[in-house]
Amino acid sequence: MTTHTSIQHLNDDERERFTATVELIGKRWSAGILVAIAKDAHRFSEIANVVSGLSDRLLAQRLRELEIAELVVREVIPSTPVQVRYHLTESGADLLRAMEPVIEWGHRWRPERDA
Amino acid sequence: MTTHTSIQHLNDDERERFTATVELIGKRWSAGILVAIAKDAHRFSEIANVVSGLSDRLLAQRLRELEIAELVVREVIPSTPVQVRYHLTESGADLLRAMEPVIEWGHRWRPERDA
DNA sequence: CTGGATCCCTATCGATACTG
DNA sequence: CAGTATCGATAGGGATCCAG
Repeated sequence: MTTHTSIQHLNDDERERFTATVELIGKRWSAGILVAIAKDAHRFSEIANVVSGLSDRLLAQRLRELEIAELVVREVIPSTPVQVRYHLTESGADLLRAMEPVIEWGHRWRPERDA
Repeated sequence: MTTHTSIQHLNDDERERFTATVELIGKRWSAGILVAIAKDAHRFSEIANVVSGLSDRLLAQRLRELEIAELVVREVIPSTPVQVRYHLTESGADLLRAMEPVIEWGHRWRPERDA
């Protein structure tokens, strides 16, 4: 079993899983939704408010995809009315952590402006 | 000027640039193309051969997008016949380096099989 | 509040054929 | 070799309305 960490040495299988991961969270809104949840937006409407431009339909769809990918868990709280909360899974939180160098990359190469 | 590295502390502007980056390389084939170039496939046809399933049309389109994003440079060598070679820019290579933790994430959470 | 169902439009895709 | 042009099919997207 040989696993590689550097891009240059990826074998075909690793490359495919790498691109699959990137393409999953690269889908429109996915990354924004994950970041929103990480920033403590756990309710459906909270996420919708944080990620501007995102429609209810797409939010529901993306949440389902992220749940299937086991990056997010959906928790139903049987209160009245029923509450639904979304959380990052361990792997979801870990993926965001793994993406942090990309943020630094953005600071290095896409400085533009700073709010 | 306050820049943040952790996902939780991203401000709106940083979050948008982060998602824009992720969505760019998350477009279908983009990551695969970048990896192929990193792995020494510099000719158009070489890249097409390495990334299986990718059509000429999409390859040309993605290369243009990646060039516009300054992740890739197109070099035209005036030989006969003309040669065209694609290379990663500094920022492109740096972005791939920044993505390496995502590969490790794949090993941790998407082990499946190893070729 | 949290979505599902529909409608309709546009973007994107893959295949094929063609060119300097 | 390195693309471009065109086309028909499909997927993705926004808006709106509706429901538990």
